Amino acid sequence: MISDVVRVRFAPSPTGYLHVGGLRTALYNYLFAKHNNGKFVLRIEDTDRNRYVEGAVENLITTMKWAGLDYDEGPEIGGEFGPYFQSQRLEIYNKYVNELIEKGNAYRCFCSAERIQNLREEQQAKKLQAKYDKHCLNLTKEEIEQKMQAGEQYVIRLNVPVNQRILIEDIVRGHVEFNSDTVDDQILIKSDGFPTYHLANVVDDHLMKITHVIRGEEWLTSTPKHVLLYDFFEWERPKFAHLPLLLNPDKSKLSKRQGDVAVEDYQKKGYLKEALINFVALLGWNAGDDVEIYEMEQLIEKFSLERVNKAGAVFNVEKLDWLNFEHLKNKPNEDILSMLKEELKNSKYAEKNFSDEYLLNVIESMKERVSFVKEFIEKSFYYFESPTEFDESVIQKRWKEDTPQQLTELRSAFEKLDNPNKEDFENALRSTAEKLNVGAGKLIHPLRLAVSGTGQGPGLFDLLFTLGKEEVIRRINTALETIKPN
RNA sequence: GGCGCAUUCGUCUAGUGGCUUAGGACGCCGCCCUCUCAAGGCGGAGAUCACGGGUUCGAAUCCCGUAUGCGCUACCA
Repeated sequence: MISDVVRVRFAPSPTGYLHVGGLRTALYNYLFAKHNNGKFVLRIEDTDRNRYVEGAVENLITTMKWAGLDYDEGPEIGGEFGPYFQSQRLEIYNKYVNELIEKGNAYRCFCSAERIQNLREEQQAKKLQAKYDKHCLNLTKEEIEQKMQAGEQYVIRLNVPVNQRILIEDIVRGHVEFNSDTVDDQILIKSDGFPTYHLANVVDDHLMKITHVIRGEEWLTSTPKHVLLYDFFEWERPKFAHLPLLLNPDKSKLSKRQGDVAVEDYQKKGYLKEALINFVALLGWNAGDDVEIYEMEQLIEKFSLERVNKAGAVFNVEKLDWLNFEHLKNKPNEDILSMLKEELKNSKYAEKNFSDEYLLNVIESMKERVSFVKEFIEKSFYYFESPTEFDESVIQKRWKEDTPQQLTELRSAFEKLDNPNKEDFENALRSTAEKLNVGAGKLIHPLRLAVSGTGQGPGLFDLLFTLGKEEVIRRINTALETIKPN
């Protein structure tokens, strides 16, 4: 046993932002750890100095925190298996790779980039698999010694055995078999002294006592290299689970070209973390029942790797929108209030002041009509400013010849009200309708148009109550002056 | 090209040999409710389970092949 508790890791390379595919991988790791009372480790795979991006790690951490994926060990918080940045673990990789060299499982390669390039072209011309020809494996100790003395640059390669079956047991895919002849003598240590992913991830996973390697399917074909390394070191292999890829609508691997891929893009668009997590959880996994709406706790309770799908999943934004609507609806109005206030601050109504009570009424009346917090402002702008235009098609349909006169009558009825509540408005309207001998609809629709400028929205009496008597009368007057009957 | 993985409604999926005239969800359409729009309720269209062979009394489910898609094939991760 590697460890008596489940230990998993999310090991991104800091290339700038957290990809939604990465979010899903991180989530599955997190869920698996939490479900099994295990530990979730964050490890930064920053061994490629050419791809270093300023601020990427901070950004990654911020995004993970936003999503609620708290890790037990990793950058900022540390842990007993640190450091958690691979760039700070160089001596460790060195020590282990030397062990491999001594055992003959790895060797120094002094080949020039040109020779490798030519080799590859030759192989491609013959339609052969492109792989290193073990040329430097034939170097004698003395030759190696001499080249090193001369300061020649070299890399360290994995000495892959010839014609050997490599069997891998994957939790989501079952048995997968490779022949070692299809595996290249992978570079373990680059000429700059940094390890490649393959060496670093194996050494670290072992040292950090990782029990389950849960990662994207793009790693499946390099797993033989990793497995070989575990065997050479005589280390127990962790269990592997390779997750299906997230796809564009055209089924290619999810990419920037065809939409947003950064978690922060969705965050900026106003998606709730609950919705994004819920959505991404269901992309490649389901509990076997018909439940679609999940909170994090329920995901933790129900998640298992055995129920992860094999095939890639298209990232379909329509369903995400629906989930956002559902999760927004499930939120207490008080929570939405603070989000709405934030949204208002960044809107053209930033200068205006609205009481919490007023906004809470807005929220209650619009909750079932919006999918995003910003839509409270966009869809029911009339709560934040008087309408200046009136929907032409609604005028056509609802504003009749006798409407002005009827609304005038209604206005007088409203004027008599004292601090009216919802019911008072309704009673006043209905009795006016009766008095005028018309159906209530004859007043309701034009009145909605008059106070909101549109033909849709919350129940009229909720609207009137929230707006208040004075404002309602003001708006009726404006409408009466502006709208010409047709 | 080589190697690997995958393939059920447009999309996410249920299904692990008989319970399936293949179930649910999103989206779409219709009806009901109704002061509008939503929400909600009800219903509909939508999958010859990629294709072809087997195995079996019986296959979406097991096996083989083909096709297609995707991934990997870097001194990237």
